[in-house]
Amino acid sequence: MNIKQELPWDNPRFRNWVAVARACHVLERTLAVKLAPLDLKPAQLDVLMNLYRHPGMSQHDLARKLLVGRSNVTMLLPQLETRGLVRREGDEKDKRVLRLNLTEAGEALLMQALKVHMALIEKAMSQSTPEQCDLIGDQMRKIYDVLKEA
Amino acid sequence: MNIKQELPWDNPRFRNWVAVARACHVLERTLAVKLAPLDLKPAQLDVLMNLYRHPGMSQHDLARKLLVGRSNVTMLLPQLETRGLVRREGDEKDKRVLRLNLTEAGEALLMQALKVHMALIEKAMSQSTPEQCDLIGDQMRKIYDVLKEA
DNA sequence: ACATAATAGTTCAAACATGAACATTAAACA
DNA sequence: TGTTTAATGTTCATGTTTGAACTATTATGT
Repeated sequence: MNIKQELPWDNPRFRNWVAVARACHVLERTLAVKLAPLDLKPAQLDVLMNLYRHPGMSQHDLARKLLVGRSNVTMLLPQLETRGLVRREGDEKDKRVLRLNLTEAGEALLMQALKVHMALIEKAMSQSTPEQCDLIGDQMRKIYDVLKEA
Repeated sequence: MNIKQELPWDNPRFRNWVAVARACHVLERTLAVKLAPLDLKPAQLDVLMNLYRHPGMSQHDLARKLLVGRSNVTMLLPQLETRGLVRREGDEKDKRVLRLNLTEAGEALLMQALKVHMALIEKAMSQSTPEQCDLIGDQMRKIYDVLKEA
């Protein structure tokens, strides 16, 4: 029968979401380039950021924050630990969990990396008024909530 | 000296961008799950979408559209070609380039996948008014443009 | 025309993410 | 208590993405 459905490209929601995805993609890519001098990948920066904000968190919690599998965290951490950026020590009460903390060096490197990240985001979002920027953030948080329980 | 820079988490632009990245991540993840029954990955869907909109495009152009390396396209296409979804034929005038086209089957599968994709985006963005949605799209296109030339 | 540059696509090794299966430890509960 | 169930982290095999080196073809410049 070949009943033509409405093509997505005519749908504003679709087109606009594609724009979101593309912007995300290119910003992530640019960030990777700008972080290269610090020998840090975006994924590693995400780890450092989360440990700074949530000292002593477990690997499991970290994985959930990063929207990533536990095994991924297991693979990610030894690199940072070897470089002396992260400290990993067993919890006393629950011998299953490992508590994660930034070292001095880790915090120092994080501050360096945050300057880079911050500058990039400033540049990207400098076109938006504060109100527009907040609106975007609010909508995105709603999207996250809607999809999280799905 | 330890002069504390303004922490990014106090900066609206930073917090709001983090929300964008998280929403993107979770939507991509959800899409992968919903596409699994069609035996299609998000990256493959991106290929089909681009070939539908730009029939006869070259692998190089496709790579640029996808914001991805050329070698990635080289690795991606044979899977789709073997499944009979994509046709690849050499250009007559320039023997270097391969022209890409969807087959009937490719187009049919694309339509299936688009329903899934469309439904997901509708669900995600159903919280936004058309005006908010357009504003988001406009801002994101600006971000893309700003970062593209950097 | 000839040498040089640039372009399209491929190959390959390395980095990365993922999910399933596993070991260890803790919690629930009978 | 003793058994079952759940949670944490690791291992491993698989599939993906990447960038550098390579081949083949076309454009450029002298």
